[in-house]
Amino acid sequence: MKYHHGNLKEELISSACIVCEADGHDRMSLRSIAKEAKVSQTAPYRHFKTKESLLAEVSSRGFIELKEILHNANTKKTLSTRDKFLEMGQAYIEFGLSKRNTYDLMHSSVIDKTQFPELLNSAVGTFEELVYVLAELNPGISAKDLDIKCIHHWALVHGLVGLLRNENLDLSDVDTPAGNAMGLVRSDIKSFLIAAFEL
Amino acid sequence: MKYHHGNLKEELISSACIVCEADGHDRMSLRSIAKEAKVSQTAPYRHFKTKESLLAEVSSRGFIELKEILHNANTKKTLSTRDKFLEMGQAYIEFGLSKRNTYDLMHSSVIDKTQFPELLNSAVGTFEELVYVLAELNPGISAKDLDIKCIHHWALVHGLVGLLRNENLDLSDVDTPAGNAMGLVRSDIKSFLIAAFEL
DNA sequence: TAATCATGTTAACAGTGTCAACATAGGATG
DNA sequence: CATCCTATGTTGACACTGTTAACATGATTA
Repeated sequence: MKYHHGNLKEELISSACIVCEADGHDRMSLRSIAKEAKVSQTAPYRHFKTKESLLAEVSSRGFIELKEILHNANTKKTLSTRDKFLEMGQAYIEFGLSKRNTYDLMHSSVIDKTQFPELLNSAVGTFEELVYVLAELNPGISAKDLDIKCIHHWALVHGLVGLLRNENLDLSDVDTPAGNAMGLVRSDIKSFLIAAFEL
Repeated sequence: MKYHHGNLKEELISSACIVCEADGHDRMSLRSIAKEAKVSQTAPYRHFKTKESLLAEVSSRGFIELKEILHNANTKKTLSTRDKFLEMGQAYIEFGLSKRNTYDLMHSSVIDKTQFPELLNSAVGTFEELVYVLAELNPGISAKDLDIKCIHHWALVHGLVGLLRNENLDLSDVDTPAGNAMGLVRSDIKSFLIAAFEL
């Protein structure tokens, strides 16, 4: 039996990523993932100052993964700029819906992001991916207008994820205006984006 | 000393509302608010089956308050329909920014909203307030298009709240595209809304 | 008056993040 | 090679959490 694990930090992070997505970050305990790594309950403290800092790592990886997904959508060579943009929008929303709990963590306030520069970089990096397409889609636009356009579009998809994820309104089979409309939008995200962005 | 409190349920709820907004729902403990009400730590269980059900009550009140705020903005008689709509948008965003933690709770997944019908009603009610203005602003629109328009606009303000609240990107004094744009938008929400909605 | 029942209490359980004190092993230094 | 240092692990403990079971009280009602 080896006293030292050898690769504990990495194993804790990847384990935390899985548990966070499966159960939600608030239901993840340091002790449980320590046990999963067959290590004592305080071993994680040799690698992470607090539980929050482990979560910051998970969140950061979420942003990096999202950035990659957006980048992939944005570099599908067969697509026009407009279609690449739509592809990105849909990819973003699908990430938010499928990696639900991770997305939650990424936008959660349990992590004081100002204290984790690496996390901050990842988050800003994701934003930049959006800047690229929109610049291509709006040639000659001023830097200021471009930034504002980014916020507009990001806010829309981000907000849509929030609404679609939210069971209070996803009552597709219940006869409420909200529920009906949600079901409609969810079933055809791209059409919604086209209408919303007037493309 | 009176053995029975007399008004415990109501006091627990209003206390929970305050603590949730002050500290965030995840940092609120049942025990602490029980102590605050000078009552034993298990007394709340006579009125709430779980902590979650108390939080559901808090969330529900948040939606009701938000609905009222929106309704007030929508019934300022001196304003045109367009301006009432803008007023609502700004009011919504300001609620999300000022009642930050409550807004968090309202859109949090710690509460399984399908199990709290009252909460669900409150949430849907908030949506309806938006339906009213948009119907007035778009006479002759079909029911389906109206609903989709509601989602579009709600998603935008909801998403904007999320981005503006999120410290990862609110780096107004840091020289990043994201940070700069966020500062710009925050400083003049109505102009942003006018541009985004093309009003 | 007597009994019921909503509403309170106390004691306890299993779980949490976190810290202090101690143990080990592997690499650096003599 | 022997020694020490330091990174990394362990054990034990503390204060806190949500929650349940068993018991106490007192207001309503038969």
